[in-house]
Amino acid sequence: MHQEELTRLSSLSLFEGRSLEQIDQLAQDGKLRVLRHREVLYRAGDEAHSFAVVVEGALKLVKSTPAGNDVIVFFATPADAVAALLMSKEKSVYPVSVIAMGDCTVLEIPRRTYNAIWVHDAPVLQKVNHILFARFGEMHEQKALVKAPLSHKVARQLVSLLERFAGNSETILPAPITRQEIADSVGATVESVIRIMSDWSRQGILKTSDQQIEILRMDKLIGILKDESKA
Amino acid sequence: MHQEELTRLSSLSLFEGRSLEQIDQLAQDGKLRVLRHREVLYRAGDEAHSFAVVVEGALKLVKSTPAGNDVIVFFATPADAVAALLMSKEKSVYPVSVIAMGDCTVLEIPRRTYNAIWVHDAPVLQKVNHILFARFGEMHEQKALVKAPLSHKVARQLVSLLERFAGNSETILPAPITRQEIADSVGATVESVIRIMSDWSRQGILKTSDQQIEILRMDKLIGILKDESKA
DNA sequence: CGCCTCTTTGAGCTCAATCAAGGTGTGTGG
DNA sequence: CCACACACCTTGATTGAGCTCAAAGAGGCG
Repeated sequence: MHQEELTRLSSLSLFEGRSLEQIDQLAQDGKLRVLRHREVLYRAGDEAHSFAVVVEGALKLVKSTPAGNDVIVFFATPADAVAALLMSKEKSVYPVSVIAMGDCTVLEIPRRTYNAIWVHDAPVLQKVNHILFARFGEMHEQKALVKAPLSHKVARQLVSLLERFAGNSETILPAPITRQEIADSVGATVESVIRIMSDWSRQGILKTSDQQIEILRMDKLIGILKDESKA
Repeated sequence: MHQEELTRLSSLSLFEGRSLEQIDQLAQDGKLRVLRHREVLYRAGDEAHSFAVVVEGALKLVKSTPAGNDVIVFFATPADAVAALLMSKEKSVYPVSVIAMGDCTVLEIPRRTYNAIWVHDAPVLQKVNHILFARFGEMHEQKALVKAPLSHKVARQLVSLLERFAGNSETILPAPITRQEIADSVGATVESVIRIMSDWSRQGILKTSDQQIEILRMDKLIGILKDESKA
């Protein structure tokens, strides 16, 4: 792998404190792959030969339901690992499809590297654990809102995405995200999500052009989240 | 740790293929702890000094919502590990409460053993990965039903619990589970769950006495799950 | 016997789903 | 350059599954 690529990887929290040589080892036979908007990285049901680490951009993990709708199980943002847990199982298949949202760069690493190198590298496993832990946390947070009104769910999703993506100074979601995707991730219909977000647009809480969502009044969104009252 | 205890542990899939000495190592400074019904193993917010492996019985992982209700995030059954992911983080706190459902035996292991032994033991980490993977799968399955009628969610929960608990010959859920708990796990109200399950009782699909739920017609429950039609 | 936990049933209401229609912007090929 | 497809957003009217509220029965236990 090229020097410049390695340098790029070294900024990921996953490889924090590692020398370029060590990163080269961990990324053995891996490659940086650039995905275009809506390009499929992994298809649910396919045999899992590799896993990936998000370097830039965002991915959605999608599960389709028997009833024909899609459910977005998780949004992967930079430094997230996808499909890592599958690597230690023989003959496993991807349980969800992984699709790029906007242009996106991932480091794709073959299963054998995982089993040869990663499994024996305690520090990197620890980092992977952090990632998985965060993912559980995210899912739990979401689950805790089942009973809450839809507006809370949407607000939480937007806040969480913005926090994970950008530092905390940024106010524009750096990946294109449609209302349909928001709906699929919170378990609602497009129409309902639109009604809520249109309201917020009118109130000047957020603004969207194309599929760039800009949050103007983060404080108000957070207010909606804590408020027991109305949306 | 006593010989007999070790033998008991050796039947867990987590320790499959391990010698008693190896298990003794992995369980260093750990202890088998017997919990009574509703006893709290870990309380959300407490500092995490240990993790646990379920040996017998069942536990619920509960998160309480700002709105005052509880959400059951996961049911842990024998061979499941809880709080393992927290061990590698310094000064972490339990993100959910862990409470026994019925009498329950767990192997409680201090964080230091995890960091001294488990982290460097590839086979056991692999097993832990399998457990985590199954847990993600379970949560994804559940999330895939957001749009489905409540009866589907309840049916899925019951089927899943029965499958995980007992082999496949058993028809009685071996842990006491209340309608409230089912409601909290699928994100509904007790009343709604009761209406659905009472219906099923009348139809002879299941039977409950005390808090023992016996499933008489598993086929019908599975039918409800696949059926696009009514409950 | 009073207290507790759990289950049950009924009546009314509400939030979000569904259905239906139309609008906008972009790409593309005749 | 027009027409047509496609992907996404928007709005309105109607409806129903499940929530809320209220009240009560059933078993266990100190």
